Amino acid sequence: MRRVISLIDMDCFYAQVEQRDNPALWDQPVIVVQHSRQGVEGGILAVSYEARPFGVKRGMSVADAKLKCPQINVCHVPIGEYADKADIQKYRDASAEVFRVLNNFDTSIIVEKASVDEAFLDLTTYTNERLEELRENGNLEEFTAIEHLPTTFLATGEDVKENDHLREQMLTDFITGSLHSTENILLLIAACTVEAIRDRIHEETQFYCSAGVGNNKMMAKLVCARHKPRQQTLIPWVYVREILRTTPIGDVRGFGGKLGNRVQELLNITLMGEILEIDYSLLVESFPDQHEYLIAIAQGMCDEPVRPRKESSSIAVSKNFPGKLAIRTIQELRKWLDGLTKELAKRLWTDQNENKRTAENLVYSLLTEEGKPQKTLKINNYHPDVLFGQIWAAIKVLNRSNLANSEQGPWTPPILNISLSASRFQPGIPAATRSIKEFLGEKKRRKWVRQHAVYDENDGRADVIIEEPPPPKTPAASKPSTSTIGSVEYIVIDDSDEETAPPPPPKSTTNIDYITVDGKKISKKVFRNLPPEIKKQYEHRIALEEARLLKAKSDAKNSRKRAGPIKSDVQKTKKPKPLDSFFKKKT
DNA sequence: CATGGTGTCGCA
DNA sequence: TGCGACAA
Repeated sequence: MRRVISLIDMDCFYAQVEQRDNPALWDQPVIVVQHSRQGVEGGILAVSYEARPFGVKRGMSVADAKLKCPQINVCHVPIGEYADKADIQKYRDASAEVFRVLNNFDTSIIVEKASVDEAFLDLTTYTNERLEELRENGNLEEFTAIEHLPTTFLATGEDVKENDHLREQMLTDFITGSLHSTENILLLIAACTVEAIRDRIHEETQFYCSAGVGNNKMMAKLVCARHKPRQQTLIPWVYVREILRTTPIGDVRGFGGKLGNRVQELLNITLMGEILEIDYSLLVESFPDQHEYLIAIAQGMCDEPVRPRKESSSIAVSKNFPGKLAIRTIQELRKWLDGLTKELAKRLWTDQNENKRTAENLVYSLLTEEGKPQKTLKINNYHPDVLFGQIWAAIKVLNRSNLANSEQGPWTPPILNISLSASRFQPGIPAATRSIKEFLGEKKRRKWVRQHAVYDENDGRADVIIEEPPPPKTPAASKPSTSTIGSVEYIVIDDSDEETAPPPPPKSTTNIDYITVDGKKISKKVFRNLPPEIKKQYEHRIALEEARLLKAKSDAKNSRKRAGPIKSDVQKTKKPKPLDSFFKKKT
């Protein structure tokens, strides 16, 4: 029996996230751009539907977008806390909201997170259950009334440019012709359910999405693109052949790259349906291992299952250094590696708490012109310094320059991309890790808070009750060394108390005329005068800096006022909190 | 010059 | 395990 599958696709998701953040942007042309390095804008990641009629496209430069659409609103992907790179966490968080809705809609629906803005649903069980109920006591109208399918289009092959009247016409025809087709009724129930799911998503997140409904992932995905935004498309099995007959090969999931190109070139065709007309022997000799697969796909058959998946199975950070920006010195490399490691560690930490799991492997890769050496390291501790130590120990030998020592000098060949990816998650939080976390994450954090608090950090939470934490003095070196990796004892991170703040202590700046970005001091005045779209990218850093300065000032004033630990519920000014300890950073 | 950051999967 | 392909 055929399955019932849907693909839900958030409409220009990043743009919607920005529009929700700033409601004045709703119904306005918006683009979301990513920066590539200090102040330099990268490509456009998302284009709101309002901007598309102007010809604004993904990948275009901001300048071109403005030429096409002068009134366009430009939003910027935030920058990472520890490395000067785009940080898409805010969109991941928004994504999580959407998936919470999907995962809670009905336990019979299998949800696969396909990307930050796409989900496959297996509605087979769910729709069959509904059908059972209907057979016992129901009226089918509940699912097949046209009012319950207000944004649904039928993909028949001639559905290209229909108006709403035609839409209803085709749909009602299909419904009336389907009353004795279990197959089609299931699809209709699914379409109706997906309408409800999309409504629910909008109610709970304010985000709009589109959807495709069909008998497998390929068709659901393919057809989803036919009616966007805020609409959905149903592809009944009878029309699959006709649709694929005229579908460009590159439009099919999995055929947008090299495979698709080879199919087109070797077979000299451009449409999916043409695969079925190719001489069988040519097909076999062109694709000895995949000819059966190709034929199946061309017939609209795809048995790839919807895999229930909520959390991602890897967590990665990466950064490109294209062309001239290639990394050519050890110092540069160490700096980037350090920043990226911190970004990764922060995310791993959050993931560990949220998902009660721990990554086992860390795969690094360094792209150069010569290749992309990749290696897997065992993770035994999430502390960024430890991770950095491990990675550095592993990669420093890759430097082919002979006039360098281990700390500085040139690096060859130039590095074009760094990527760090943690994977192989095991359920649970190992005791070693937990003790580290509590020890250094909590105890030190409290200490740090005590030292830095200007106002009540406690904020009513029981969290900051100061008590002498048990001193789980782990026996070990104060400096994690690579030689100890692998033993459980290595976990010791320097905790010789009193000075070390939690992992990457927010570097405090003494000079109030400068803010610090990536170790570089930049005059605040200069900053203020930067073009707004550039400045915007660093706003949060400025905010942090200013909070720091404010704190420093009032610290000086109040230093003697505060007798004991921070128990003052007095001055509960609502300022930005002092930088929360490393891994505690929220939002 | 140079989409990018990040994720999944399949193959040897 | 290392690597490439693919997504978009």
